[in-house]
Amino acid sequence: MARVLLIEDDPSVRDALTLALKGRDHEVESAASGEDGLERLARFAADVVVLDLMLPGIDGFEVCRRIRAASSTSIVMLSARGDDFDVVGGLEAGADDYVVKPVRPQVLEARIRAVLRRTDGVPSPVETYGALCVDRASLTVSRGGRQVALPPIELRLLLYLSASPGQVFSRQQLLESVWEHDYLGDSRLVDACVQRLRAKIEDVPAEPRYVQTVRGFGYRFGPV
Amino acid sequence: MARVLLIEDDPSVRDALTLALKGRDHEVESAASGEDGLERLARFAADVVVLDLMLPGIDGFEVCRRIRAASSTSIVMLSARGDDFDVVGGLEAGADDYVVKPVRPQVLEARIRAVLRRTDGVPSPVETYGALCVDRASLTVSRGGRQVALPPIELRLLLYLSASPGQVFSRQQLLESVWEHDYLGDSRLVDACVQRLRAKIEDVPAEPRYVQTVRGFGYRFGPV
DNA sequence: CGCGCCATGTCATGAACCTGTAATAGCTTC
DNA sequence: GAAGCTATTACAGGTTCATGACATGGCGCG
Repeated sequence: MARVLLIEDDPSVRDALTLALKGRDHEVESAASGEDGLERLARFAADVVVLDLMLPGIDGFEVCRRIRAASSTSIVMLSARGDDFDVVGGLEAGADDYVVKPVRPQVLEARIRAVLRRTDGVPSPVETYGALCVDRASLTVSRGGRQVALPPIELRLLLYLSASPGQVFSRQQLLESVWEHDYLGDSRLVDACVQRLRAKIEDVPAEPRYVQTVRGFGYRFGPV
Repeated sequence: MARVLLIEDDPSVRDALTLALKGRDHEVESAASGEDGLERLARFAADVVVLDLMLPGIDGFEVCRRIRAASSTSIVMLSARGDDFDVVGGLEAGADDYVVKPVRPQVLEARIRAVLRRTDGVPSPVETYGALCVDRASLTVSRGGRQVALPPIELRLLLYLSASPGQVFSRQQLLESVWEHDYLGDSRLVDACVQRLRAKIEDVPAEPRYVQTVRGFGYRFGPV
């Protein structure tokens, strides 16, 4: 149903919630600390982050702020009973909802659903390829949950290539389709654009995973 | 899911929406005129009425008033481009929501759900996006609790964009849907209107949070 | 009937940002 | 090692958009 990243240091709570959410068809990834969570979020394109407030190392509020700084992923905060629970602080940090522990799994799940309903009232055609997420409605691209800003021509190129994963396109085809040029001249234009795109979406631009070179022919997207 | 009565005279729109709603597990009854609609409503216990404004015979506003006089069925109004956009009329007639045509089926369905949620669950009086509240029934907009007066065209633009949060619309699409224009000329008209809208609803118009520019493509609402 | 306000469309300006090109370096294949 | 192909980088011209001023035209009100 949804991709959930659970950041919670107590192993028993973590395991219980993970099991419960998985039992309801969510994909769950979990982390035991804020640092670990932020790192995982960079790879796991979560729809929503369930975030405990009391964490070893950097605390929940700070994690929340850092997530917000980087992406618009929804955040549900978990506060343990007895924590100094500051609604204003939570709001300012940018959480979308709060749940007080002990939390029954079905309650948490209902909150997650509510948050997701709110943020994507209209389901958009989102395609995920590994850690890369391409949203064709909002024309946004994110890599590991972090939004990547792409200039128009690079975005068009990515949209075009990713619409047919695995298919090889010649430079000429791309010039005609993506650029709408008719000229038949030799041009390294496509190459340059591919480079700039790779620099933004690939983890290791030198070993491209998404936009691959097919020597002598052109480029293709994936296969991932 | 819900019982929907669709009152719409254009057969192609009627069929398209009927199919789409049935595909999403709603029971749909349709009528081609106001009279027919009122008659069917008397037999078909609809949860919600989707009502076109421009109808042969008695018009949408009048149908709306008659439905309101007799029952509390929810009403979602549909206004075609070129319809006389009458804020006062919409207010007085008592619709629960207001959608500008052309409408994508999933948007209509989302709005139907929203209306039903509102009426049979926890009352959720307005749609809230961050500090911005858009009341699609009374056609009022408030920002941080303070009401904002918007001229018709700006209100219409906001309603159209916010009906599909995240979706990017080209200037051409907006000219066709929100304005009555069919011409294909280059025009900065949309820009100017967006500009004026931003000045009224954005906290920092230079860093828009609600109506965002997608360079090379157009504009979108949020995602917040 | 005339006045003035407001909504809307058009235009000029400037800034920020793309993007095509070219030059160079690196890699593959034979 | 040479030829052919691709990666990488820098830069200047060009495009796109924000902004604000101005023109127009409708509408209500005096």
